[in-house]
Amino acid sequence: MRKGEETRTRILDVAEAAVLQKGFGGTSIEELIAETGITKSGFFYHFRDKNELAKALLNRYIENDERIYDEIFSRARDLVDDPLQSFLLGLKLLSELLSDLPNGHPGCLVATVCYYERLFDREIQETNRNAVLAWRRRFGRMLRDIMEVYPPREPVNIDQLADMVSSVLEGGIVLSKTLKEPNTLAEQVLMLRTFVKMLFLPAAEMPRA
Amino acid sequence: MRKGEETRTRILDVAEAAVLQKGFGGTSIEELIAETGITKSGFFYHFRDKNELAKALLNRYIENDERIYDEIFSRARDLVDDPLQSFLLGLKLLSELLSDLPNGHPGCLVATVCYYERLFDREIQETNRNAVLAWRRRFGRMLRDIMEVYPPREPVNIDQLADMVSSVLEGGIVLSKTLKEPNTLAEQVLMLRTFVKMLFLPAAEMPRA
DNA sequence: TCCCCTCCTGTACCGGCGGTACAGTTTTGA
DNA sequence: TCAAAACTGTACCGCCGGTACAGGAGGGGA
Repeated sequence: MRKGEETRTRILDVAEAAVLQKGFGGTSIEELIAETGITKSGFFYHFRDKNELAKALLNRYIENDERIYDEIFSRARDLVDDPLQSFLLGLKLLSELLSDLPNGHPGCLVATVCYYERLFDREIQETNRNAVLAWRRRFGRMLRDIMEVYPPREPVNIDQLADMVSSVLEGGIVLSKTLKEPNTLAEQVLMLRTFVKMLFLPAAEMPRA
Repeated sequence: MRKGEETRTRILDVAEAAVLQKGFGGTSIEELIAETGITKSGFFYHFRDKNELAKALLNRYIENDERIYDEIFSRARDLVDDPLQSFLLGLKLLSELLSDLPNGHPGCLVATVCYYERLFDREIQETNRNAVLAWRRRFGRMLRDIMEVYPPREPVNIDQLADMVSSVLEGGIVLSKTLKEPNTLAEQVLMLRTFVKMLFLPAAEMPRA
């Protein structure tokens, strides 16, 4: 009962790394069982088929992703009271976390699934959609708190601004991976931070350099 | 000789649509030949293997992409002289072009290849890398022209700012596709436009509302 | 102690797919 | 008209996803 979970986790670990490098179609079950040291029957004992594996993989990825954001932004809230300063600190912490990844960001499963839509069932696509909507709600909540204190310099739609955070993260990952420049992603997050800062911080409180 | 090119193009058209929906691994050669009405031998007459197909697909996609940016931003330069206003107009035109796509953006092959890195040879990865670097140079050139006239409100690295354009486009595509909200991508481009505008336009020339 | 449930292994098999080989046929442009 | 270009047809290989099913190790509870 404990043992089963452990094997399952090991399969998911190996599968996640492989899928992020080669996509779902490029990852064979045979290579997964070779690397985990399990038999084919063993694999199918844990996952009915590849779709089931994808589902488990995506759910685990999203949960972990949410946990990381929870930690970062709740830590930022603990350190400073002001909603704007707290959000800016959160982005700073996020960028530091990303630039500390030894081999750069491995890739986002949400993006992988997005580029594989037709291969999976509706449930997976719905899960993926909800993950992005959760990001929108999360960042939207924080931005609305900021808006109550700081009037934006330009009129902006909060949901669209919240989506901008997700966009820059997803796009930054693609750029970082493609360029093989691990730091690009962290830099993009800091650039977004500059945007948010400029949008909400009154000119008087904004020193040059 | 003319006929050959035509068939080749038809294969590439079908393949591009399929790959953007299901990824390379999820697209079978058999389905491509079924849809183009060609035989398997016919297919392999045009492309030695799947890697060769991917190479042709990516090169064609990048060329087309560059052509579109050339058109949009040269048209923007024709319409207004000021480098900042011209760039802002270009982003507006781009966002309009994107929101006019009937079924939303079909996806970016550069991102697809990026999430498939280990499946292709070095040449394809290098092509992909160069495509992103070309974007950086393109937007960087325009931003440098702006910088010569308008001092930025905040100190920013031009290459990183140029990358921000690519990030928002790539990320916006992922969001748009995942959410099945075709308009999200165009909105993200406009949000980026707001950022650029705020960064370079002097406060005096920036009316509220 | 026995038994049952979880967690696997082993073996055999199927059909689809990427890819090869190669001979033959039609189409087309100079 | 003739050669090259652009295919078709057929046969075959090995890998992979997936199915089916029998059986076994090991631990925990009655």
